[in-house]
Amino acid sequence: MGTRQEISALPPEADLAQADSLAREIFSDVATKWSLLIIEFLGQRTMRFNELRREVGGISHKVLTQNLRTLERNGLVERTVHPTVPPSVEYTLTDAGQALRKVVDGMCDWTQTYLSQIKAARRRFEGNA
Amino acid sequence: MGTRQEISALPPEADLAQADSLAREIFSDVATKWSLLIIEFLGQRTMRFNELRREVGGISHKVLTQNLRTLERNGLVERTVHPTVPPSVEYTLTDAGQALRKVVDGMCDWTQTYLSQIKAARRRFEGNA
DNA sequence: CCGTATCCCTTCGGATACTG
DNA sequence: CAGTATCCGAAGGGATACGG
Repeated sequence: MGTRQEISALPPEADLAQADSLAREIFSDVATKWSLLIIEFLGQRTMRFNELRREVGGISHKVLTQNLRTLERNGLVERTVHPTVPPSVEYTLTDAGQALRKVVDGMCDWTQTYLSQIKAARRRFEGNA
Repeated sequence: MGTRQEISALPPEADLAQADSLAREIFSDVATKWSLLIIEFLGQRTMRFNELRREVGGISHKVLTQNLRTLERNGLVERTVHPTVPPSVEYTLTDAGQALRKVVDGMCDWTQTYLSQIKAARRRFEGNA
């Protein structure tokens, strides 16, 4: 109260500042190679753990678990345990996850579209190195 | 000529297989926290090294350099050296980089849109932990 | 089948100092 | 100002073993 810092007047820079901080954190969780690949594959259909592991390919048991937990924590992936024996666990994208998948699809499209340009750029880069 | 491998006939599964391998590699280079943030900021305008470093925030000199080299190698970023003294180096997005920026913009939008849902999901997750 | 924990090696990334 | 090199601690990630 003492030092009034015209909080209400200004455009929501403070909000953006803290939102930005959180957004960065989310970015860190989500904008990684494995997370985005998982999103992409799970977007196609619900899968079980090892099924997903095979689809993604090249990911270890441990790392897949870690990534799935992070995605679950952020509400992008839902985990359903069927109490059968042996147990069966299904992973599926939430609405938020599906929305993100749209973005990732765009990234996949981008990769295909610019593939040849990228290959050319790499050759050029090696040449100058 | 000897072994004709009906290249034109089949749906490009073989192509996709090798394209996929390369696409994964590109994904690894590009789909990281820092690379995407750099793309996003450079998309706004051309910047000099330290300028970009301040904008991105929280990135070390070394890591920024490494990321810029990778982006340059893949033809997403162009590096222009002005032979002044002291030297001045400008970084700008190429067409491919700008195209990718569109995707990253989508990701930023996604973050804003689902921010509250994500926060809620986190609280729920902590609660169950 | 799914998940966690441990071990251990590799890579990442920050700090610093030096060159052009 | 921009970039490279070095050092060194921290985090990442694979392999394996075991519990639910």
